[in-house]
Amino acid sequence: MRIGTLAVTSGLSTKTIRFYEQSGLLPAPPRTSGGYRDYPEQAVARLAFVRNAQSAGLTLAEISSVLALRDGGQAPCRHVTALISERLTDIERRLAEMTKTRDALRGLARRGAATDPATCTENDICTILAQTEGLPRVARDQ
Amino acid sequence: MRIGTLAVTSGLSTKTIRFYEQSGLLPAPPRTSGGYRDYPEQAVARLAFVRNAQSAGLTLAEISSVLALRDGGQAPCRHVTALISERLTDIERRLAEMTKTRDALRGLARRGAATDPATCTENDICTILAQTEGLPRVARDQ
DNA sequence: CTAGACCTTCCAGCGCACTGGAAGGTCAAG
DNA sequence: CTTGACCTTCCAGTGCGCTGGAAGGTCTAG
Repeated sequence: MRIGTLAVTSGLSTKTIRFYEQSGLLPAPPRTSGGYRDYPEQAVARLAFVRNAQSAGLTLAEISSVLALRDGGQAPCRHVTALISERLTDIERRLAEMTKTRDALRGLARRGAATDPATCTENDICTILAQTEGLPRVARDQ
Repeated sequence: MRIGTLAVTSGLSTKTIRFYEQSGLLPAPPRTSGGYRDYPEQAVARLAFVRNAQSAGLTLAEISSVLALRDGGQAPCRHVTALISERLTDIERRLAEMTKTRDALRGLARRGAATDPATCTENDICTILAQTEGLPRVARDQ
């Protein structure tokens, strides 16, 4: 199977697949006489596993470490459960922070709706946003 | 006030303050005869505002846009409420995603605790992580 | 006069997971 | 034989919010 086919069946881009190979997530496949990568069926499962592990919040580096154990013939169970509990702790902390931020934002939204622009003076820049003390700096993405 | 003093009173690093100036968040202050930045008291409030707005989940670019309005003499209320409601929508979506991921991770943790390493075969790589279908790719940070 | 605390600019890098683009090679259909 | 889809490598850039470091200038205390 060539890289384009693997890309379509796995739902990843060819760029990403080559990147995963370079990152040690996907073993370098044999090449055709023309130099094209020629993947075994297995590769589809391997990529699916990477995606699953990513959905569980593992970084590519962590996934790499799991795969390295497996490829070395060891069952990575203990390692995996440790990673999972780390992720769990992490996500619970972040959920708590974000919930706080959400509540604060709701307060700000309410305040904004009730604000008369005329009461806004220059020196506090924006009364709506003026006090938001002590909140965690919020995570951003996509 | 020199940059080091401003750094201490605002709780930011001098690097960050210069970076904010370069990003248009903090106006370039006058200089002393020796070429040192000489900040007015106001700068403290301005930086506090930036931090507050950041806690509300606004990006530096968004904060810039609020400050630009204010500096242009307009009350940025309408703009600010729009940004807040965007952030709110965003954070609610992310909370929902992360809650799903957390639940999935809890399931995985339970599964992991109940897994006999011997049942793990090579071709599924790791039975604990094997099915995690349909979860959002989770956001990561600090 | 010197040490050293503080300041200046400029350029570069981090982390993470990709993504874009250039320059060129391969292969099957028409 | 040409077209064009697909592949190769390599290098560089994205976003975001900083952070690090080098090379040098300024100011104050002793």
